[in-house]
Amino acid sequence: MDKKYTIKDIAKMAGVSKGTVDRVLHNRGKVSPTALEKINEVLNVINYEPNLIARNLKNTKVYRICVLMPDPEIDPYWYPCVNGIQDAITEFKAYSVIIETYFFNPESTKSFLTTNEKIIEKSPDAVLIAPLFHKETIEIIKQYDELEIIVNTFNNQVESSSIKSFVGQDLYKSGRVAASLMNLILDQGQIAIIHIDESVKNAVHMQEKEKGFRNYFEEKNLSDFSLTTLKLKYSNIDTKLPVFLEEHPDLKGIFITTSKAYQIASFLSSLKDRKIALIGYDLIEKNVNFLNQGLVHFLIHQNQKRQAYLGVSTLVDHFLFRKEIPETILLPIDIINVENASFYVS
Amino acid sequence: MDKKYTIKDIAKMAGVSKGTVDRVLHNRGKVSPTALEKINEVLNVINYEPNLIARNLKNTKVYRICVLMPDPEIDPYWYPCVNGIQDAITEFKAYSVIIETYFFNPESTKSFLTTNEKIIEKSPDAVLIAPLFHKETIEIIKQYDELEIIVNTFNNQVESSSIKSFVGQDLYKSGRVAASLMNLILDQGQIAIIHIDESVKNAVHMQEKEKGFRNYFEEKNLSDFSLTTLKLKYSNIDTKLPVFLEEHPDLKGIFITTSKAYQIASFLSSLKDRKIALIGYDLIEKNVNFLNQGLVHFLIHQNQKRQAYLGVSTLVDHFLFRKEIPETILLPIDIINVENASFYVS
DNA sequence: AACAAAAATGTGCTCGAACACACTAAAATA
DNA sequence: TATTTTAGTGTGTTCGAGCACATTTTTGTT
Repeated sequence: MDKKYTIKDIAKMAGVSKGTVDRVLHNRGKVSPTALEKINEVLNVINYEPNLIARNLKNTKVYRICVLMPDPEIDPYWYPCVNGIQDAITEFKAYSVIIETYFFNPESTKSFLTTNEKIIEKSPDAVLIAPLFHKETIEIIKQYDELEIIVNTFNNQVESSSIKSFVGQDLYKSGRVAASLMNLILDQGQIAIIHIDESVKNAVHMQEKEKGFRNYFEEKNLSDFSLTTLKLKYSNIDTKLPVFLEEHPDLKGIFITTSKAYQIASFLSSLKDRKIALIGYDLIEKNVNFLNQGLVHFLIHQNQKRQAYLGVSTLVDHFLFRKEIPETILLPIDIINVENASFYVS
Repeated sequence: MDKKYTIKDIAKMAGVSKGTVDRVLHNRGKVSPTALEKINEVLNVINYEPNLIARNLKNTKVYRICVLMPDPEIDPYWYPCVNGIQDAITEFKAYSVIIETYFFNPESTKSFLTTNEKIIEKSPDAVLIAPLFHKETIEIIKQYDELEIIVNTFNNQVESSSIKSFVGQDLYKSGRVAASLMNLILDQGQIAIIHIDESVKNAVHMQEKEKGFRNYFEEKNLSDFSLTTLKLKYSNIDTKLPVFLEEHPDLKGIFITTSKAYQIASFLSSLKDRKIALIGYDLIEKNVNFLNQGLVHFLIHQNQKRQAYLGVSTLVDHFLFRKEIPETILLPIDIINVENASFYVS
């Protein structure tokens, strides 16, 4: 029961050499029926687990994993991912794995493509990509496929048979979660779905969330509510938002589909007379501040840090420990309010 | 940058033998100042990380970790823990670690003590205990301390300098989270805090949650609410609960401090005329069913599975990879409603 | 029966860290 | 000066899996 058996043990028990046992274990053939039976008999009795440590020692190959993601200096949404990858680097630094991060400008498809070429030059064994640009992603995935480089994705889902794995969240469902919370805060009134983003790259993201949000209200037949959509950019919040608020005097709640809830909260904090419920995404510092002030009611945690970490660690587990790469990992949709926020920020 | 250096590499670079490098790396002395300097020079330039795989291969010691926890057959609350431990067993089966689980009867301190003796007989290297019984735990911890067996705890917190680690949740805060949600569902009215448990062993648990729950309402000066506490057992729900409901006609919400929310929900489902908000703990099947039916509004996820998994895995990491055992791991207080529940059950 | 070909089996080396042990050279003692 | 002590250094083995290669056994062919 207790003992960890080795190939040598099995060989001795079956009365053969370890070479023969090895051939049986790996189906390498060249084994007589007699030997096969003897070894299988032993294998049926004991529970042999190859020692992963010894197996890996022999493998001197250094695996290279490249991560391609937006520059967090340009969009701070991505900072947690860097931490997640750093965690993975720390955890696996003692193994024969090299993990490298490459940033691209999230506003520029060209930057995405050129940074990508840099990675290809390094001829990695696998890449983890945040595939912000759908069309361009499909292109580069073809290249990786030809070079037999494994492609994992995170944060944004892109359908392709060449992609081994996706780590992310069910955005539609997260919209529903936001809706269910909004429905709890409010009895009736107008609700705005606000998309704040500098570019169109997140369009699919935001739309999925909106769909989920709207679907919840439709499904429940909540006719006391009316939903409106508003698209904003950072540069025009101060002009467009006041107009919108004036046009919608009965506005009771706002669902912000990006991590920019703080921009709305910041504006609303100057309005003393209106009480508007805010639900947004992501535990970035500014959002958490407004959560603590009571201006933001709920945040939905997308856990980018863990997304990035898992994206890398599944690859490492695959290379080092021959674990299967799960096709999709959907992280839970964490509901955050002022009371439990502290346990999630890290 | 890329290359993973080995002791042999360092030896060659410094012009010494690997034995000398080894002595420097482990401060084993018997090294001349000249050699020391040469080696340190090399070490300063390159970034040496000992290969954990090779290091562990040499170590033939089989570590034994024993888990002491209540029998889930008696209290199903503990089933997820078994799964968490099973996960750990699966993950580490290829390493020189033996993980064994021992169940005790959660209603019997004697069972706790005798099962514990069985573990001591096995002379493990570490134990993970769910220390349900405070006094008895303090006693047995002394024994472990003398035998130099590492003690980790989970689920229940016991203060002792001999305990290396605790994995659990901040119960007080989880009570506050429940309160904040209740406050969102209700505007005013009576709220009951119900403790359902067969024995007194969970008293501290339940009290902490109640404290947090009450503290929230006090702190916010929510005078439109009145809080009442009720203690129940499974055997007297059907008699005591109807009486209680009759005595409290304005009861609008119930906070159940244990995982037995389904018992209340089950009873309330027969009452058509009263709408009472329910908040409870734990994603056990029966609770999730009532969540889906809309009878339970929120569940707080204590994530026992992960508690148990982490309790074991930190020990394995300690033995195998010399990682430090974190003193306390507080898991996040996950807020679950019908929309996000599916992502947490496993 | 003699030999070649093929099949089956066993041997031995590698990976990197760790440590026991053997060895050399310099310092201390007789 | 001869001999012991000790500080310093290097060598060699171990761990278990994996695989190349050597060796043995069996089968097939003339």
